[in-house]
Amino acid sequence: MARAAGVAPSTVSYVLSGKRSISEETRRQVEQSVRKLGYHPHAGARALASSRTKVLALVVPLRADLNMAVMMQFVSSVVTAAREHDHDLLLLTKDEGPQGLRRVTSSAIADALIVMDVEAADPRVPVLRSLDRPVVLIGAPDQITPMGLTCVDLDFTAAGASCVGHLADLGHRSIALIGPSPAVYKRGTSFAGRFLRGFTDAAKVRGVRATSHPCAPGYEATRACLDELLAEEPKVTGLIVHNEAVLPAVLTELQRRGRRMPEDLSLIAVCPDAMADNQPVSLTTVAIPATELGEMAVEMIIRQLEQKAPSAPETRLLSPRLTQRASTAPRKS
Amino acid sequence: MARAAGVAPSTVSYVLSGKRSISEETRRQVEQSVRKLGYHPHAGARALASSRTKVLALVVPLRADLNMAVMMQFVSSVVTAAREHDHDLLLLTKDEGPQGLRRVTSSAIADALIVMDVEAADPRVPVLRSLDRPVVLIGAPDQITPMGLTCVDLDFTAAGASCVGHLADLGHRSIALIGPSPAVYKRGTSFAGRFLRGFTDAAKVRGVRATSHPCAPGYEATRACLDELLAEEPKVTGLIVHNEAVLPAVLTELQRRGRRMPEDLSLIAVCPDAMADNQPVSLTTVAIPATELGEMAVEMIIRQLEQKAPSAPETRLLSPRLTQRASTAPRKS
DNA sequence: CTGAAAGCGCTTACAG
DNA sequence: CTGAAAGCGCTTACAG
Repeated sequence: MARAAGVAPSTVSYVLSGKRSISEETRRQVEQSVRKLGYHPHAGARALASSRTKVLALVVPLRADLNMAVMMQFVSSVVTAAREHDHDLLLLTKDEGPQGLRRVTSSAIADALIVMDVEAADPRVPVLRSLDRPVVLIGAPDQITPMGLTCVDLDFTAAGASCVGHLADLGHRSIALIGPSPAVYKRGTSFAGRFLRGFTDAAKVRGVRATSHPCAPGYEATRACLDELLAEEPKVTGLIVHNEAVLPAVLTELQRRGRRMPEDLSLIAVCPDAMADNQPVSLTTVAIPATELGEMAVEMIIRQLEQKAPSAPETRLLSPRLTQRASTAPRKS
Repeated sequence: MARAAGVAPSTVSYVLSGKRSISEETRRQVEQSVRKLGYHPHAGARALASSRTKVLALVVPLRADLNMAVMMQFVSSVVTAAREHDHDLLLLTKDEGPQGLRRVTSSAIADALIVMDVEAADPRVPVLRSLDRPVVLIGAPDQITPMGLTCVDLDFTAAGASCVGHLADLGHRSIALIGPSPAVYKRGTSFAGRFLRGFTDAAKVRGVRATSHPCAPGYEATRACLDELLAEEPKVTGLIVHNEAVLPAVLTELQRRGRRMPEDLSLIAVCPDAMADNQPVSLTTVAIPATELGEMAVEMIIRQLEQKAPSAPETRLLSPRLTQRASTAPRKS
């Protein structure tokens, strides 16, 4: 390559990296040869010499109880954002555990880590903290920031409160939450707990009756959950569904039971907006901003990589956005 | 590392790779130091010296008209299988196009490529063929094998035929297919066309009436599609849904219109079996074996990497598996 | 059974 | 503004 352009290898390197000024002429010379030969520097050699791989690692959970479609939205937006910043994306699974994280960083496969689905008491947290590479969590575990990790997430507490606020404003006095699978709460996946807390606290403040119903995946579980919920007195007139996997089943069952939306029941779905499109009714939603979160995570990581000094850990919580559509209405008194 | 174990660097390398015999004693010595120091060889250095990265690249489509949940199943199984074979997975998107493939291979970021969603006249095909690295396609484009690429896929032609066969055996004489979005056919994504061909040909052979209804995503499109389909004469009594995204909407709409399953209408869903679980009725399915396909792709790639001589391209088509459940029954005469 | 040495293809101080 | 040289951390013939 260097000889094709009639310059020294170092010059090629400098042209490509822009790390020092180059005369118009040699730059053109080099760029032309690069194009002609379809030259791409050897990634391993570059990594070895520069200690930079230009690879980001994303650790995803592969859990049946988390929604695959939502996961894929995160993955999509992270890989797209990474490429926009001239980085590649390595995919890791949660199954690799703490040692997987060590492997990837200590063998210099990736420069930084984006980690999803961190649980309370997650054994990966201490490792992540000791890694000495930029780390951003998507999803904020309770109490992580003081422990020194950077997170981005939807403000699920505010999201829970905002749902309650909307329903209360519409006059609903008895509301219910269909939440994620019990297994999700049990693992201490904090988004579930935070949403629930926001929901509960806001209900107390607004003086409305509020019950919570975690729901396992599968149609049977959904039906059972609705049985329980609809039997309550006073009658539930406001429903929040914070569980993408069972949302279609909930809608189908409500219809089968003759509960009309919004006449008999107002419903808010907490899910990516794209998902609301496939539903029979235009749903009032609190959006899960998967795409923005993925982009933000990448941008924060890239910024950390650009500055040599490790930046102070921060937590960025996106404010929830509630969009009213046809599935919520004032309570019929 | 080498000094910690009191041996030469080359010895460490040989212990780790197993490429030559080592005395019990030095092996133990080395292994112990490896554990103690948490040593992992530098991936870039290894790649540079050995021309092997131990990284597989997976190229996924990020298209709204392909089902995200199904995509994620493929991704999951590929990454899991790759790790089982001691390889990492780099994720690329279709958006990167032909030059993305060149970039990844010519900069030696990955050893081999697994590519999804290859279309008719896909500009990536000639590039893929010229790449001189193992390539496996998930999803067999028509006419690709003679062009020299290895593929794995479900035998969609047989799948279409098998659906028709099942319904015809049950006595249905007028059947319909709700297929993927028109955009999918237009792109020449071959699974859609192959399924349709199997469906059409088998219907001809069995002498049943058969119509095809591509369906765009979204509830409105689904409703329109059903309007058209249910207006047909003679009345459709057998329905095949080969479109995961609209399946829940189809079921909801059928119920809303008072069409009972299987009394009024027998329905077969073509989708991953996991997806059938979340539906109100236990559905007769032809499974899309995403997990198996991903595993097979990885195994074929790994095998190609192990043998130095490039192996002859082959196409492996999995036979469809139809599982009868509660949504299909003999036609009420 | 093991080691010394060359070399993989870059980047980056060091010189000029 | 540019080049020669060292060095990144491995692997793999080459010797013994």
